[in-house]
Amino acid sequence: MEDSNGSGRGPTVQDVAARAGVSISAVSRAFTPGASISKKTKERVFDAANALGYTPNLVARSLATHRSGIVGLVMGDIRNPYYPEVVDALSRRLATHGFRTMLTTVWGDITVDDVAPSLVQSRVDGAIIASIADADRLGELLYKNGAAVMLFNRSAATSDKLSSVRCENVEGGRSVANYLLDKGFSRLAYIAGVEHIYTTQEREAGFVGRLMERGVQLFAREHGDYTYKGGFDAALRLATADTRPEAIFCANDITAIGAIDGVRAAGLRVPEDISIVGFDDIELASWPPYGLTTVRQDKAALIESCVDVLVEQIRSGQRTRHIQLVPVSIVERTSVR
Amino acid sequence: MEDSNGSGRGPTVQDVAARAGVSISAVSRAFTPGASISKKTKERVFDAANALGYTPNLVARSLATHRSGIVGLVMGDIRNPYYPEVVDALSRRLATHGFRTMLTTVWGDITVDDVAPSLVQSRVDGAIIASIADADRLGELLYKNGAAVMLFNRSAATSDKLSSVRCENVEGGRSVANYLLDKGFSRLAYIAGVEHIYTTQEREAGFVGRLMERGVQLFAREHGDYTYKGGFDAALRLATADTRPEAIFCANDITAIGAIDGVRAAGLRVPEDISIVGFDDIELASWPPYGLTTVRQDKAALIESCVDVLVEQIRSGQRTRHIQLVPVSIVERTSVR
DNA sequence: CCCTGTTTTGCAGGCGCATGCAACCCGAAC
DNA sequence: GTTCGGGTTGCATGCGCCTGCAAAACAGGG
Repeated sequence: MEDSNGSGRGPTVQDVAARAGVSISAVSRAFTPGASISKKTKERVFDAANALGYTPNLVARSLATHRSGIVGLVMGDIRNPYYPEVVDALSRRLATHGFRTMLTTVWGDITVDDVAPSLVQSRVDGAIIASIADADRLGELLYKNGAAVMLFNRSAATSDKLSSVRCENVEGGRSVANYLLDKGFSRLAYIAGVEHIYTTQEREAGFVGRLMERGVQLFAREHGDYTYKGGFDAALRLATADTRPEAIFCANDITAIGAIDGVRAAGLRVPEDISIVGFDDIELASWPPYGLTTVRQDKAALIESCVDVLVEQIRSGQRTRHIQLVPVSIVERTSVR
Repeated sequence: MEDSNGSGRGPTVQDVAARAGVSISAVSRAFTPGASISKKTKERVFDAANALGYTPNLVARSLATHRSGIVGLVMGDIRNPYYPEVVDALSRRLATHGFRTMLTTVWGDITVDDVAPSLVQSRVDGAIIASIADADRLGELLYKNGAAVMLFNRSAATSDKLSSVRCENVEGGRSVANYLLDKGFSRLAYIAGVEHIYTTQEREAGFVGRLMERGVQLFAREHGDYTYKGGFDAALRLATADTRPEAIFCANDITAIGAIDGVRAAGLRVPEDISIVGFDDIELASWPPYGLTTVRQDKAALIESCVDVLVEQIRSGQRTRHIQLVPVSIVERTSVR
């Protein structure tokens, strides 16, 4: 690997072309899979490139091709243990398709309006938007700017163009209602997540809807913030009320875990005094102190389908709406009597 | 916001310039903070830009300025609960400085060699490299390619150029040794993390080194993989051995949490039968079932300093080595007798 | 060897923006 | 009114690469 060309910056197609004794186009084509170029010149180009330590400049390529090769990953609070795995898997799968991941988190005092400009100006080819406030609005904006958009684990409420993959949230809520009712419980509570977020709404709708169908009313409702502490505090309130629920359905697992500890902090036992059900089946759910009975979703399928559809839309330029639902199932552990 | 110019793509400086009746340079300068332009024309440009829905194209800007405005964030296994918060905070702080975050994870069957090309070809301005194998090699490579590099919570072992921020890992290990010895324990074990990773080595070195200084030998050593399950299994082995340790120091918190459950799974109690100490002070450490006594590091200081130094190096172009250590302290909970 | 059809090649222009330079404008000082 | 200087402006060129087009090279077939 020789050194530079005096410009101070790295070698470019020009340098490689000169050294290989070919035109600039040849170099370009050598690095473009499927381009029209003979094996022989391709090798000469590669040799020269190696000798010079040349690496294609993706910025320049992006400008010329109008494809940045970047996908924006817009997440909510990734401290929720459900997400790190998702982020990891999404970015890896994107990478296998040749896309790079630009990560952004939207929660707390950072809103969609804070991050949108960066996404738009970066000219991302696509975006995966997970559980955040105003997901639809951001999605629409990017869509309008030509990006392919996938909503992850939520569906567009106010838009009829955005594609999405999600699990059967409503059905999950319904199963839990059935499950709990069949166990003979009648005082059932729900601990919600962040109110404006899609998943908690659907899960609640399914849960409460099914309860009604079977003639029972929701006994109590708390909000849990989608955090451990939120679940903890909510459960504490429920557990120390005059009459307490027999079972609590939590909008997600981390809330449920907090709820278990909250119930215990109130001096009660899980499941003897209060049963608890979560949603997601994160790893923690299976840890001995918790043994959380919860709704499992096929995370792998969700992720796979999400990036595959996105990539396909980017490649083809088509933006036909694509909505995918993956089934859920209850996994029983020890948190329900 | 009127619509396009027929080209199918979004409006460019040209369109804005035409509409505002100024030159292209004027438009460019209007969007360049600190550029030489009068207030009046700036306003005219902005008006035209708004009317057209113009947004600067960062790809083109990057090409022209030779600055991508992107920082690569290279993480290990972010499913370790220590990291999500770090990722979130780093990317947000980078954003406040005007940098976008390109996330990559390196662990399992993805190695540094798999991700390096993407980082280099993307022409990232800088990179933050956390706990991964071959961090030094990746760092050197990017450094050689002109990027500013910060090692996060590790120091360069084989390089004398790379900057880093980390906590006092050795000192932390030493404190734990002192703490446990002072409690009167003598059979002490260490559960290591992923062997080739820096933090576990330093923590062990400090721990074992101090033990030796005080005349006691490490009673047992296991490896825990830096995961819950790794800690669980390791502790199970230790707890079911013929003679078992009185206390176990784990390379990080998630391992320690696993170890607590592992000890319990062996039918023993924590801390009555075996005491356990972790390292990191993640949120889980404070949950009631665990109450993990652990070494706290000032994560916020680490993060702040990491991106500030990085940004400064990018801005100035200087690459003087900068090594920062942040102190640690033991927080006592209930996992030690 | 000529002709035709198929690669392969190079040229030139373009992607959207930044910036050095020289021309320009304007107000202030003389 | 003239001169001077600083702030503005536009021009032209370049960033590194892609790609449509036409010319060139090649491979067969007759």
